[in-house]
Amino acid sequence: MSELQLFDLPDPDPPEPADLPPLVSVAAEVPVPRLFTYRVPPELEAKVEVGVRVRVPFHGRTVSAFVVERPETSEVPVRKLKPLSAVLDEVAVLKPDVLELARWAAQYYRASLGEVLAAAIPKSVGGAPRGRDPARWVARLPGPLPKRLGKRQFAALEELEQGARPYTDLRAAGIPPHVLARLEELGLVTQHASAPGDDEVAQPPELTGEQRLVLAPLLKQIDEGRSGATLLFGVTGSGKTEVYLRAIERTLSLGKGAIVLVPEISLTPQTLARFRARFGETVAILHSQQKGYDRRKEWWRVHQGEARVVIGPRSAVWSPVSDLGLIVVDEEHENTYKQENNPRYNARDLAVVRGQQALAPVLLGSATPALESWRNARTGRYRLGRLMKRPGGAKLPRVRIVDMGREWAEVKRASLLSRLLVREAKLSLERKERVLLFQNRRGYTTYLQCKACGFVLKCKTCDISLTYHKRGEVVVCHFCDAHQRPPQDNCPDCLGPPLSQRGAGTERIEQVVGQIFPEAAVGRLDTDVIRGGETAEEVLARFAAGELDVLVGTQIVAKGLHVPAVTCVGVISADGSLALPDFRSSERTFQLIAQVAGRAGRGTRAGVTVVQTFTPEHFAIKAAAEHRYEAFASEELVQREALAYPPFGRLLKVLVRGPHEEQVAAYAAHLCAVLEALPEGAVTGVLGPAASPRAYLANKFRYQLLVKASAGGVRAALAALEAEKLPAHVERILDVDPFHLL
DNA sequence: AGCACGCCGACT
DNA sequence: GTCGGCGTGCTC
Repeated sequence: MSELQLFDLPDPDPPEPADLPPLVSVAAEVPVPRLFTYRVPPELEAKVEVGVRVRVPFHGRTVSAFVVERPETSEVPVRKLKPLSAVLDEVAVLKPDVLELARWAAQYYRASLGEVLAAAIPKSVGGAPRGRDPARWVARLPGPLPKRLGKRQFAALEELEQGARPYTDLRAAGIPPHVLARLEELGLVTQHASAPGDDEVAQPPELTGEQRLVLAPLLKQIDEGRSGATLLFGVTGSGKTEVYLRAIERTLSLGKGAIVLVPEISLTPQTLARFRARFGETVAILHSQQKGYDRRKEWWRVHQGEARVVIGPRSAVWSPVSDLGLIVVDEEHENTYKQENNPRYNARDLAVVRGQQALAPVLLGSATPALESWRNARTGRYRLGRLMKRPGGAKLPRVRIVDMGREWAEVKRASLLSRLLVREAKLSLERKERVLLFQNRRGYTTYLQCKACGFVLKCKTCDISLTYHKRGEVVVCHFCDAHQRPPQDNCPDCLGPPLSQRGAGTERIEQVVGQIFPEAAVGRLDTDVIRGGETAEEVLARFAAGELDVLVGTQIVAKGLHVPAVTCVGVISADGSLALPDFRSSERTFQLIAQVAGRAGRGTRAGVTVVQTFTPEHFAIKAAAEHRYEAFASEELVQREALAYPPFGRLLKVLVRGPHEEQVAAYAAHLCAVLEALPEGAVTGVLGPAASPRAYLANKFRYQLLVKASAGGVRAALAALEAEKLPAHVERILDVDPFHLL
């Protein structure tokens, strides 16, 4: 036998297990709660590692996935495994601790790991950081000039003689990027992400006694790297932010990083400026609106450890901060921390979990803590820190309640603004101070109703009442945003009299205020205004600058607005949020009044807040008027306990939806029976099935169940529900720890 | 989710 | 005879 022949013969002893082909387990971005194993083709082996994103063939298409494991073996015969199509990242975008948190979240909130990871890593993070910051500055570095310099290189240096210049200026002066890049290589210039001088650290203010008291144990905890949450209960304007800043300062001094979660709405330039002033370049901002270049740049600055403090909304809980030493959750009670679509996680709760995993303290701040957090603090699961005084001795605003039922009886008509509110507003305006009016409904009137038959004009697909907008003469569904012409003459139902306008939105309030105070400049701030092109910041800036005397707005003005000249705040109707069929409605009402009242009198002058209501005796309204959170909380906790609502137990919301009402209703009833058949004790109660408050939405019928249970009971319920096969044309959506019950 | 595979009616 | 409707079930 010749050697040649030997070569051509098939290997008589195939090396099956000897050198297994390299494998990866991936979490694909599909709602399938399993991992899938793929072969790694030789040319991709060098590029693949745990934490990179890949493209994989998946049932006839190609999907994105995250490599989460490197298994040695596979249950499926290796021959049958498909190969990876491509590796998308040059370095792992997923760090081990973020992966661990994602695994926990996927399990807890019942989403696939791939879906969680897709929510954790922004899409725009595509590839390693490429390009340069278009807003960067270029500065000349000291040192001798080399002998040979290009003409354009010389011109560039000349431009920089007078000091640092923005990059865009230099481009405008005809200096191309490659020239600057070459000069940077030669060590002649430096390129900076922002104007030089930004890093200069502001002088921190003196701490109050309360702040010191809160900080002492926290700083110790940071030093020791112990996990554990602290609830920082502080009235508005009591200096919570300064506590955050000091804690972050200490974290940074230990070489560790920090995450600061803020509600989307308070991600304002002022907030950011404060952090930037203190920590300079090491602060990164992860906005959800910022996209493409900015997002990618900031994200990678964090990933590479260049930025050590991250500020962002909900999704910032996933920030790739290495060596995490602290997590701050500002306004921890805010519902925006709960994601309303899959994966339905709560960033505040994930922050606590991440803190535990990273051995990092978690600081939850609020003037009106969520009752869950409050109870955790009372039972000792969290430490409680209090800030009850405003630095500089600023007084909390007086809050006066107006009984609108009595008001109407006395003035003998249905007025929108009570005499007291008009009087207080007038006083403020006469002193050249500002007035803020709050109404949580936009539009002109909230609904159109027939006086004869009671017919209310509703959206055909959403079944909620349509709001009339005077501007543009349209009626709008505030849920699906469908616009239509209002019926001009007779009631479309009984052909009786024309529909009359009921309820008042911001548009109407704005008009009424203009009539009462013809001299005043009245402005409005709600999503309609923002959609009209003006940003919230612009309107608020005009208000702060005194261009507007009165500002009428929705939620947007209730939060984060800091205009010291506001001395009169009016809540047009405190009842709207109380009437909702939701166990949190009292809590929400309390928070709302407290928030709005916090907008008054933040300057030297004491402010007054007028709360108009038809239920002046309600404990949430009374307690809020007296700034008595603790009194409210104890009363509310009694009610929650009586009904086994959180924090005395957990909730699970089960939404069933589909195009055929009978099928949806039948399946919801079936699930209810399944839950009721569970062993005694696991589940405290099942509410429903009931047609969801938005029973018919986007051409689908919706029924829902609400399960009350212990933490273990929720797990048992989930297991039982997931074991139930889904019939055709029916969807089942599970929401663990739901916020809105609607 | 999204796609394949399968089983039924109506078309050149 | 095939084209295409939706109904199930699976995806390395």
